[in-house]
Amino acid sequence: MPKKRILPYVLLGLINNKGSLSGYQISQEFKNEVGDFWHASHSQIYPELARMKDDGWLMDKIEDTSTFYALTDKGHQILREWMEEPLTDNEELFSLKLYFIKDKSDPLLKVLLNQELAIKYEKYNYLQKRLQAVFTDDEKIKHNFGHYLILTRAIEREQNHIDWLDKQL
Amino acid sequence: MPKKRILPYVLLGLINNKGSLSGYQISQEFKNEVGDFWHASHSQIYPELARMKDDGWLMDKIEDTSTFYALTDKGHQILREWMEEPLTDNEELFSLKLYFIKDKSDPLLKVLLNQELAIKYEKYNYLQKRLQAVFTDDEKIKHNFGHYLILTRAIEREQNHIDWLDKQL
DNA sequence: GAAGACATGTAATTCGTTACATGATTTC
DNA sequence: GAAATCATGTAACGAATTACATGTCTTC
Repeated sequence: MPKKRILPYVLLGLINNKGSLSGYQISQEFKNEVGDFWHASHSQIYPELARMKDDGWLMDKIEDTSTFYALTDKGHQILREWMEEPLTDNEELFSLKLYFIKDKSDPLLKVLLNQELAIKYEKYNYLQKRLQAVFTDDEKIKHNFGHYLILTRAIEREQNHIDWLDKQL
Repeated sequence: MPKKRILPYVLLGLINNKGSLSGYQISQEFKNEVGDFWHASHSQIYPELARMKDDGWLMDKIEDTSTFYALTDKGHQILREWMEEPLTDNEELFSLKLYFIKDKSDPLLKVLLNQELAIKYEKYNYLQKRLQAVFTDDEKIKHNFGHYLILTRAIEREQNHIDWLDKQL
């Protein structure tokens, strides 16, 4: 199966957040806030918006020189389904979905944090096992010092992320 | 300018670490240790090795059914140059280069840690500025709670990384 | 009237993944 | 002798970046 695309859902989320957006405005969004964790060029955005309109996810209204897009009922449903889909081990997915949660009391927030926590726990355990399997004695550390550093760093990073998630929950 | 490819340097680094490797052995490596921070499929590896041999980075010796590759003088030089090239804001680059450092006393180790520290400092400051610019009052936090969470999380993450780098230096 | 932002589009290129193919050797 | 692993290769496809292209509107 081909890898699941993220861009269409990002566009749905962004348009949904603002009510309606033009292709140009979306490319501006990527230069600002959203740009910290996702990016797309205008040559990707415009054809994607057209495809999404074809598929009935979006409707457009042309005003002056700009074409504005808004979510159809189907678009809302697809966005909701994507938001509720279990997270995979993908750093960006967590950030993106979180970005689309506007309200602290949204029940999805807790779900997301718990999903991420489970993923991070698993990763933490995996890395710990890796460390024990690869670095059985000091000689091994001495002769693969860089590898030892990244592994221990990765573990500390997961630990820090888990602590933060715990704190939020 | 096109984005700098990483794969050829990863192959150089891996082959250099082991002295010589076949395409098949490299794809196995990606299933083990290196696989935690980089991956390539065999359909990428074989043509890339051939290209690198054409360019004089590698030489090959055929034994039984396998073709083993080793670095030429030029290959060593190119790998060294890449290792000494300043880091960019790219999580994987730091891990990869670290992986290729075998010995704790390698002077490149300190250079890498300092480069990464500078990048992380910059990112930390950038994110702090972003937080202050976007979330000027509690209302803003309340109505963009997800965004607020990721931003504060990202800042804490950079902080944790900086602490770790400081500890190592 | 020149420069820069607004606004949208397509074409060419590059890179990576998946799928298709083939043949040898080893192990149950 | 069937299945799994070793070992290498190419073709098809999808997605993203860069470049090419065009036209308006605003501001100095």
